[in-house]
Amino acid sequence: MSERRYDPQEIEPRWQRLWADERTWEVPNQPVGRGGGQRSESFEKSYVLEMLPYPSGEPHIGHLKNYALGDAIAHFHRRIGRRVLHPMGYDAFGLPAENNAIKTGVHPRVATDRSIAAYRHWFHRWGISIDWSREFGTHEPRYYRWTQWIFLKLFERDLAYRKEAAVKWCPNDQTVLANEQVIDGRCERCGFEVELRQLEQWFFRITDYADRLLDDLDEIRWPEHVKSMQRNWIGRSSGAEVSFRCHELGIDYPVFTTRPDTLFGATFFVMAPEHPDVFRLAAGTRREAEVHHYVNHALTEKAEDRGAAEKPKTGVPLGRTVRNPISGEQIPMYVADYVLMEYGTGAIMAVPAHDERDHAFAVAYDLPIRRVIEGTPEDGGDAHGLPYTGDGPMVNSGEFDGIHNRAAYDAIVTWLDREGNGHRSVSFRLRDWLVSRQRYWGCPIPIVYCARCGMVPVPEADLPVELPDVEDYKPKGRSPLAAAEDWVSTSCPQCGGPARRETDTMDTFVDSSWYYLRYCDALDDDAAWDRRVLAQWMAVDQYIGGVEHAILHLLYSRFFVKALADMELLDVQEPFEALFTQGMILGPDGYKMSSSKGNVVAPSAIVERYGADAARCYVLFMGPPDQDAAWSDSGVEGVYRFLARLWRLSEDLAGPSSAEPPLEPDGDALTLVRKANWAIEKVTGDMSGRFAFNTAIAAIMELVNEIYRHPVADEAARRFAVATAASLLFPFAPHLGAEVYERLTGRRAWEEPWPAADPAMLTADAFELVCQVNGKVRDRLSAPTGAPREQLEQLALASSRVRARLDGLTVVRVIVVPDKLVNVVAR
RNA sequence: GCGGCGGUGAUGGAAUGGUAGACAUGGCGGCCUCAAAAGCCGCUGUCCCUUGGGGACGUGUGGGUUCGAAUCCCACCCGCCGUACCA
Repeated sequence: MSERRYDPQEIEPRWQRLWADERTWEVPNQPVGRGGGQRSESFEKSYVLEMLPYPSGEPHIGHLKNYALGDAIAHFHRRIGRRVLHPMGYDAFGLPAENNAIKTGVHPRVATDRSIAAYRHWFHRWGISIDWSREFGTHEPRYYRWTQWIFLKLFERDLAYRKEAAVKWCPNDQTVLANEQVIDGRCERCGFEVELRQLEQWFFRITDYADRLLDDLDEIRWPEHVKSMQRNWIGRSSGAEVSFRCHELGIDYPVFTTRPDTLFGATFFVMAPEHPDVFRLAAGTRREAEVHHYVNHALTEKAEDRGAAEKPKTGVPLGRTVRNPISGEQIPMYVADYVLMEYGTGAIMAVPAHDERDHAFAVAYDLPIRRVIEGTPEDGGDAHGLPYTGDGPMVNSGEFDGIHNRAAYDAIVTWLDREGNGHRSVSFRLRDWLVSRQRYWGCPIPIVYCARCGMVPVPEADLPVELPDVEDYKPKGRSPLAAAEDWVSTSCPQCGGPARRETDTMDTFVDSSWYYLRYCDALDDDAAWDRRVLAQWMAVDQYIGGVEHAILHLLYSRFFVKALADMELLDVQEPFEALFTQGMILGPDGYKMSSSKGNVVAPSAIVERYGADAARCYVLFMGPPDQDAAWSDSGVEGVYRFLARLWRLSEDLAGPSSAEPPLEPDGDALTLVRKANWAIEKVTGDMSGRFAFNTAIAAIMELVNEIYRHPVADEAARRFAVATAASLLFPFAPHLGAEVYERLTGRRAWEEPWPAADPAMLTADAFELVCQVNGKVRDRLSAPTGAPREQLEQLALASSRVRARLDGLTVVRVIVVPDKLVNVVAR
C-alpha cells in the first residue's frame, strides 16, 4: 500500500482550475433564427436550478446541501445525455444589508458585493458545476431594469395598482409587510409585533389568479405538503353571498356563507369592528356610546390577543335589525371581534344551531338558537346536541323541510338567485400582494407623480430608474429615498412639467419571482428575454430549495409566470415542473443551528479539514435529503475514510492499461464484476425519479468494500471495479471521481456516458433460497437461479430443518416465490 | 380544530407485501508498531437455553386483511411542520 495519503487540498483545486479554464459547464443558447427558434429536437434539455442565495456573510451548511443536491442532479442529467442549464445568481437586495449599513455606515452595495465575492469563491471551491456566463445579482441595474419593466407590464394590465388599505406595519423595520411575511402576528424578519396602519400602497393583483394558482397545483410534480400549504394559503371556499336588508337605513348587507342550507337558522347578524358602516348603523341609537367603546377597544387590541383561540366571545348590539331574506324575520345586528374584516364581506349571518362560534356567542348573549338540520346518530351526529355541524334532513325551514341539507343547499341558492337576494359565490383567503416597501435597498418603483397628469409610468426607454446613493439609510416611516431630493425631483414624462418620483422600493420577493427566466437569456441587453430563447429552457425541470419558501417565493413566482404568459411573453403556465424541498441540517446537538446556541458548523472549516468532496458526500449521505438531520463530526470523518479508501485503490492500480471488464471473469473476479454491475444498477435507480442519494452512496461504499475484500482478484476486474466506483461517485464527489477515473482510464469522467449495467452480470447462477414454515424462516439453501417452482418446493421440503418443523403437522399449501423463497403452510 | 408528514438497534438510517436492521457512526476484540496515529481484519437488536449450536421475542399501541405485514386497512397514542374565531 502506498505511503501517500489522500489529500483533497491538492486534488480539488487542480480540477477546479481546469473546469474554470475550460469553462466546462457553460451551455450556449441555440441560435434563434427567423421564424424558428423552438427547441431543437437533437437534444433533451434539462434546467436544474437551486434557489438563488441571499448573500450575507459566507454561505452556510444549508447552502452546501442545497448545491450539492442540485449539482448531483445536474451531473447525472448531463451524463445521461441531456443538455443541462445550471446557472447561479444572487438575491442581493434586502433588509439585512441595509440594517448593517445603518449600523456601520458601509453602503449596502459594498457589503453585498463583498458577500457575493465570498459566495462565488465558495461555490468554486465546492466544485459546483455552474454556467458562470449567466451569473448576475438582482441589485445590478442590468437586472433590475427588467424588474422595473415587468412592474410596468403589470401596471399596464392593471395587475399593479395603488390603493389605501389597512396594512401590516412593522414598527421595527419601519416598513409595511405582505400578509405572507407576517407569522403569528409578527414580522417574519425581526419578530416584532406588527401593527395595522391605514396607508396607500402598491399591490399586485395576485387574487385574480387565485383559481388558476389553486387548480394548476394538480399539474406539477411537487411534494404534497407544499401543495397543501399553498392550497391552505389560497383558501378557496365555495358557498353563497346572501343579502340582508336593513330597512331603517335602506341598505343591503351581503354576507358570505359556506352553509346557505342553514339560512332559516340565521337568528342574528354580526359585523366586524372594522366594518365601515358600524358607526353609521349605531348612530342615533341608544347603543351608540357602547358601540364606540367596543370598537375602539377591539381596534387597539393586539392581533395576538384578539385572535387567541380560547377567548370568550364578546360583542355589542348595534341597535338595528336586518331582514332574513328567506324567513322574513327581523334579526338583531351586532358588532363582535370574532368576525374578521379581511375575510368574506366583513359581516356574517349567525347560525348558532350549526356553527360553534355563533353558538358560543348566542349562549353568552342569550340569543335564540334554532335548529334547522336534524342530526342522525349514523351520521355521527348527536341527535340533540348543538351546535351540530353534520348533515341531515331539514327542519324549521318552510318548504325545504324534510329534504336532505345537501339538496337544500342547492335549492336555497337557486331560490336566492331567483328572488334577487343572493347568488353562488366563492371566497378566498388569499389577499393581493403588497409590494411597496419604505426602505432603501431595493428596486425603485418606476412611477412618477405629476401635479397635472397624476400617476405616470416611467417610459421603457428611460429604464432603469437607478437607485441613487443616499447619506442616511435610517427609516423614518417613509423611504430613505425621499431624502434624495435631486433624485426625487424630476420631470413628467408626459407633459414635461415638474414631477416627483415614487420613493418606495419593491419587496425583494419581486426580484426573485422571475430570476429563473433571466438566466435563460442573461446577456440580452435589449430585452428581459427573447421568448424563443425562453422556450429552449423553460420550465425549470427540477427546482431545489428549502421548504421555508413553500408559500412566499413559490406562490409569487407561479403568479408571475401566469401573468407573463397571459401577456404572451412566455409559453409556460408553471415555472417549476418538479420541486424538491431539502431538509435542514441541524447542529450536532439536534437543534437548529444558531450562533446564540453556539452549535453552528461552518462549511469553510469542514472543507478545509476534509475537502469539498467529503463535505458534499456527507451532507448527501446523512439520510434522505428531504429530511432534517443533525450534523455529526464522526459522520463526515467516516465519509472521508471511504473516499480515502477509494483513492488508495487508485494509487495501487493507476496506470495506462484499460479499465474494461474482463471478458470471462471467474472466482473473485466474477464476484467483483458482478458487484460493480449491481452498483451501477442500484445507483442509477436511486438517482432516477427519487433522490435517494444516501443509498446511492452506500452502494458505492459496498462496492469499494468488496474490492478490498478481494485483494488478489484478477487485476482487470479490480481496475474495472475501481473505475466504475469513480464513475458512479462523480456526481457526488466530482474531484475525486474525476481524479480516480482519469488515473485508471486516462479519460474525463464528465465526458463519459453514464455506465450501463451488463444484464448478464446482474444475476448469479445460484441464489439463497429462504425456506419458511408458516411464515418463519427455518433454513437458507443455495438453489440454482431460474429453477422451476417444483424444484424449489422439493428442495425446501427436503431440508432437515424444515422437516423437523413439520413433524406431526399436515402440509396444507406451499407458496413458492421464484428466485426468492418457499413458504410451507402446515397445520 | 383542519391540512400535511413521521414514529425501526446506543446513533443517523436501510428495507414500500417475501431473509428486519444495508451503509455509516459509536462500542468491543485482533493484526501492524518499541509505542501511538493511520491503516487492515472480525464481532456488535433484546432475552433465554449455559452456548459446537439452538430457541423465543422484536419496527409507537391495540385490532384486522394475508401463506407471509415495518410495509396494506381500522382505531388510538406521541412527535414535527403549516394554518386557524376563514363564516
